[in-house]
Amino acid sequence: MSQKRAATAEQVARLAGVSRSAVSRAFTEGASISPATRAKVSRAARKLGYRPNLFARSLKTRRSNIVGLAVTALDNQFYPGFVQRMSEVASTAGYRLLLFITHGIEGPDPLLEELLKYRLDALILASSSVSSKLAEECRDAGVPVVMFNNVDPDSNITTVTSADALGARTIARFLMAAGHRRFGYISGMDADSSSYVRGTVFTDTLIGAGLPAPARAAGNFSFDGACEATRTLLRQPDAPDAIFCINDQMAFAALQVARHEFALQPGTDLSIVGFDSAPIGAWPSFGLTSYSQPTERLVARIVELVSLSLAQQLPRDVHEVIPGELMVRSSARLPATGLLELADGQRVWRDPG
Amino acid sequence: MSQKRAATAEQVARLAGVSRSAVSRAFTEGASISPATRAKVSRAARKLGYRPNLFARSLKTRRSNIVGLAVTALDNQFYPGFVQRMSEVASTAGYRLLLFITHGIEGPDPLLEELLKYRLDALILASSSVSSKLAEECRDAGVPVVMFNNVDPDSNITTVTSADALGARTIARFLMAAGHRRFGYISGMDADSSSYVRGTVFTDTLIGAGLPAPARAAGNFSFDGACEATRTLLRQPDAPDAIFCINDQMAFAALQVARHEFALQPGTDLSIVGFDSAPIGAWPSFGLTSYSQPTERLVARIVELVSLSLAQQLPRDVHEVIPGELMVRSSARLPATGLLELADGQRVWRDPG
DNA sequence: TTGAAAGCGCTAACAA
DNA sequence: TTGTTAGCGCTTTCAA
Repeated sequence: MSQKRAATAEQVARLAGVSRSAVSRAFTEGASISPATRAKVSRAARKLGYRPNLFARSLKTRRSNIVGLAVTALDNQFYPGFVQRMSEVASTAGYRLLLFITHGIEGPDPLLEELLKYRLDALILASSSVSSKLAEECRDAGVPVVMFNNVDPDSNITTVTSADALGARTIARFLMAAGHRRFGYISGMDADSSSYVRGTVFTDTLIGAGLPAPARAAGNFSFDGACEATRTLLRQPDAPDAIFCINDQMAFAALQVARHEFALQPGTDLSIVGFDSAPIGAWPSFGLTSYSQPTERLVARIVELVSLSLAQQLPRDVHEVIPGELMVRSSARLPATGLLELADGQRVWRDPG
Repeated sequence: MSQKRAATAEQVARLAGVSRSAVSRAFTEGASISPATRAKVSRAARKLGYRPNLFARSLKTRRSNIVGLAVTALDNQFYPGFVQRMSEVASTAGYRLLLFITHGIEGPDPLLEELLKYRLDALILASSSVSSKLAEECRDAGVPVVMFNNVDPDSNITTVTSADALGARTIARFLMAAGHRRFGYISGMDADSSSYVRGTVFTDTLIGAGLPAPARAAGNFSFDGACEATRTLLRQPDAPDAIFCINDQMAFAALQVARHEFALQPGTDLSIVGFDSAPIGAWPSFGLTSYSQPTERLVARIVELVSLSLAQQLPRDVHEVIPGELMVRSSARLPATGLLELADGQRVWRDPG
């Protein structure tokens, strides 16, 4: 029974008493075919349980309707929502997602070597471990590529990024406005462009305001790494009372270490701010103040750019930056001004300066 | 430039001065080809950036090396880890994952209608919104199907499930052993077989021990629904002091409502137990005691069954049940006996009875 | 070990 | 509107 091979257009054609092309047309949107023929074909197809073989079709049409999506670890709380949204939007646009979960470590991932073997319609690279070299190779092989949160100044791959610089600057100003003077930050990995920009701009903004550079500890994007980084920061003689974590995942770690190991109350004794605004940050246990990466807009724009590429209508050198908002919750002290309540009841901070 | 079409075996053959078959053989494991020819082909292939077109290959070999994976929402903390592990194991076994994120609501999902159009090597259905009818249709079309945590007694689809009954019974006994007498539980949706079994067995175990049936509130698998359910439970005149949540996602909700809205300290004032042992349950903010779904074993077994099916070596009526452990953390009171420390330092409870 | 040739299931240009 | 025909890029007998 499981031996049975799927029905082919040929078989349907024979049963319906028409040609193979008629069958093809019956399953093609807007093809010229008479209602009568279509009905005959439909009946035969239903009887045989026929479905067009999309891989065979792609051979001819050069469209697989499959888009590759490469992401790093799904254990970063930001990504599950991103992938889910991507799946929704992509499928609305008629695409399926072929999932590649990369190691997250540097160097060539054997998985990614496989990428080109599938004639994917496009490639969405949301993994910092993917080199722009690989991306260029794909693009030059004719596969449209969009990279997310990964810009390489030496490359002209199409990119969509969150407003890393604006976000980091906003956070620095927010913390200064709340009266903080002793800063620390937990970095990811400098090879990751978003992480690098966030850290650098945060530092520069403080220095630019005449403050000393923040203490830096490397969390390397991992929860455990961030726990250790937080300990390092808080054990210092003149420990910071304001900590910026380059992403929410590490902010969750910092929040908990501060609370449970140092008996510090975030939002009162010290301020912790993240970057992502991952959904669980809104849970009462965290109340994490965080600069948002607006998943919906990001995904919408990424898919839009993919569509444009597919239609050969994308100019070169598109580097889109999507701004977020500083979502104000309870993990950081509040400045006297700049607070705003949005229509949906969420609070944000916008630099009044 | 992005117009360029990918190189074909034909072009490689011409450049290398060999036949198309030689090229094919150069890229086929264990084909009979001389080292000299292979070298010539490799050189030409590298020069042209040639990669075999896997879709074209699949037409002939009837193997796409693509497995479909359908899951419901990724916002349930259990699933990201499951999908990630699945991706790792599948890719080790040479498969890519085509991702289908289903609505989670009943009724035919248009996405799933597409399933059969891709000649997937197999289908892994980890979504309770997928009917076993659809699963049977796929299987009868020759696509091996494995369903996860979704058993339909009227169907003989291959299934892998967590030990829902054993887990629920263990939790009931654990709570009784800790001295609880007033129970409540938060259900998912009865259409979901795992949810139904967990709730029913929990209830039956208590009744079987001569205790009154637990109060039940429907959380419908959503965080907000579980918050509301918890409020309902805790507002009762004789509120339960032991709450079993059918999954961790809802337990996180219960934990936070108890703590922040009712000023109850989980583990002391009341006990909350979940089911999944999702990674963040181990975070200090939660310390959620929970019966584990052992992701690694589950995934390993699922992929194993898929492989057996592919090799036509799978008997009918395989219904595998994979036991977990009751991971003891701080959200529930401890019984006097039955506690065990595992080699990795984690604590579990096993029924001493 | 190699090449020629047939064909996997489909679409699309062309002719009728 | 319909059928015929020629491929899409690959693998795989079959002979050489």
